[in-house]
Amino acid sequence: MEKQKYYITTAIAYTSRKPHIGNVYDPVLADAIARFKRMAGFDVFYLTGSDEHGQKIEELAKEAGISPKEYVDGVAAQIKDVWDCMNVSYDRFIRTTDADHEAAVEKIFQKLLEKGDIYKGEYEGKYCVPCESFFTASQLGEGGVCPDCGRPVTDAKEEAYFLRLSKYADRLVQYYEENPEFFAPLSRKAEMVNNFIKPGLADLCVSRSTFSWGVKVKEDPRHVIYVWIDALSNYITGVGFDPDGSKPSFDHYWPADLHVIGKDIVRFHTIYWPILLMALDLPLPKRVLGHPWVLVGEDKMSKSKGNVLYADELAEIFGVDAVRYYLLSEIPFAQDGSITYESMIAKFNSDLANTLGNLVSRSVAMADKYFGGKLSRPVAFDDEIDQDLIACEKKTFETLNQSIDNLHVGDGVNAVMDFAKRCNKYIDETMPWALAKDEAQKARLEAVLYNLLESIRRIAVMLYPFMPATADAIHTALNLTTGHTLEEVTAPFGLVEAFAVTPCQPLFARIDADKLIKELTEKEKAKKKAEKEAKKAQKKEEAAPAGPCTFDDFCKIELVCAKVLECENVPKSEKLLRFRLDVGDEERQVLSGIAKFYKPEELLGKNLVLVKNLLPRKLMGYESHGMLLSSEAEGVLRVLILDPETPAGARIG
RNA sequence: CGCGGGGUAGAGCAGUUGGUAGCUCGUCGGGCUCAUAACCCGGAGGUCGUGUGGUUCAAGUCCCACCCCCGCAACCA
Repeated sequence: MEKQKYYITTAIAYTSRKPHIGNVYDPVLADAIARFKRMAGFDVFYLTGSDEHGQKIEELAKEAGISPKEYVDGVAAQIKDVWDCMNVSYDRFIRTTDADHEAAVEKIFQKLLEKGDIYKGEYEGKYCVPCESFFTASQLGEGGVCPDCGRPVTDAKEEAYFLRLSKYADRLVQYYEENPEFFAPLSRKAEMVNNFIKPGLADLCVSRSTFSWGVKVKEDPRHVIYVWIDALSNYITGVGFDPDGSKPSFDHYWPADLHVIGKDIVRFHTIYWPILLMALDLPLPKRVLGHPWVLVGEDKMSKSKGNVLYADELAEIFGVDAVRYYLLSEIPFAQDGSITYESMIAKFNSDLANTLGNLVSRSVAMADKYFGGKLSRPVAFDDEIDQDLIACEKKTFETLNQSIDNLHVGDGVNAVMDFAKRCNKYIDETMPWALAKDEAQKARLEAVLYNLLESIRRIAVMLYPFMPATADAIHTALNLTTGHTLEEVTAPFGLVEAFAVTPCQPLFARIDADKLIKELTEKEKAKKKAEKEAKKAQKKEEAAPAGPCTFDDFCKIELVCAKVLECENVPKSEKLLRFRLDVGDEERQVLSGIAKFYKPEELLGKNLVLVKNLLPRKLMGYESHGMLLSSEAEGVLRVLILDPETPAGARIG
């Protein structure tokens, strides 16, 4: 019998920088589903990869002083490493710079152009000349200026290619209606229909000519094919699509059974992508799962906030499976989830160490202690307590199966963990240590321990899609080499004839939360400090070799005498003093980092040297308009104090 | 009146077609000793954002009004 196919994809990761824990959610979620489907006997193809074209990449490469290709090679390798580190079992890691992909995208564009679904038109918008970029009205900054440089924009037109969306709008809506499963969660449908389809679909501009890093339009190489056409096409090129004749694998796997993506790009996958496919006369994907985001605490991760968590760093502390487990069990289906070191530790200790790890540990230890690790299958499972346990296990699998079906992956993992709890309870109900004291109960004791190990084995099988390494570790502890097919849990309870186990290391050692948090914050502090110092050193280095300074250059610096009117410490700051200065024609607020060396009152009324025309800067929430000069020797700062007779505002030169 | 999501115990969430308010963590008390100071049982804790609102025999659940939070608005998973 031929296996049923299951084609699953993730969003391809943008190669702008190293992926963080949120980026990893997507492939991990898809991985759990892919692994489950494989266990269920499906012929699974799991596609993931990286999106490598676009203006941003071009810019980043330029900044780094390397070619775009060199740049994306570096980041794509990083992405792949992180995916591999997280044990993501993809069948292909596609890069949009792969030759087969680029060739196919070029042809796809060409084909649609010939068909008339893509046409050449004019793009009208606001244009910033210095930045050479177009913006839509909504992108503009306050007052209608360029969001990048703040300068005014002009109306401009540019030749561009467009995809006819309106032509397919009705068919798209019809598809939505006929396939209620297409959207997961369903709420995303209303979002799309209300926001984009109801107002009317404007044709989509699918080319750019302001940068060149991308797939060029064949007959018009000034134009680069819009990144989304390029990126979305990976789902078909990844399995061998070619407008001139696809590989058999394409006909076999397409249409995709599931696209796993983040909620922010649902629009691209449920509107543009289906339309693109319709234009190509290809069947549409069956489902699109738009998952929520992983926040750090309450905030979105961002570099500027400094709250970015990386999967590989977390894995180093907690282990890969713990990170996978957290993502899969703790992130809700339709709402943004949250991760912090604290919540990660809590989950690790309560679920992995206490419930699961300890269950395995105590069960194996008893099997070893009372029977030298050797247990045979009991003749019957008719004890009431046993039957309840077995029924519970059966229910667990049903829940798991259903959860994967309706994509509530978290419910599935949690069901398995609930069963582990049930097993802990079983130990209390049966009290093996009490049975062990009575020789007459030996058979019962053996049955109880067998039931436990058989339950644990089933837990391991069910856990495999979520925590593959842990599942394997449990099998190893049970001296088994199986564990990768669902038949091993759909078979009646009591599949294994006899166990022969040996005591094992704890699967998850409990974490001392306070200690770890302390270590982490100290590490973080040290890291920040090092970064700061490196930056400072670099700045100094840049500033130092200025060479001889012309008189004209010197004259650019406006030094004046400033009389201190007020001086006080800046709250919460070790170094800063806040001054109000009389500089002759005006009064100014200036901050200076000399609090360690002077008491505010010492400087009151003194005449100091101020760099008057320095650009203002914000320090600890205060604007500083200028800089006070001081000498530095052996780390001690001494401000330059002028003759008391010097009038405020007097030019120094 | 842009669109969408959310507001349920200290925290994080579930609550399917309306029928006695649940789960996990934490907390308090008890039990047990096989195990990773773990495990098991029990208690306390909620006027389910607000409304003397509406429908109903019955509303967290449907309808209405209002308040607050968050996301999106054509290259952020």
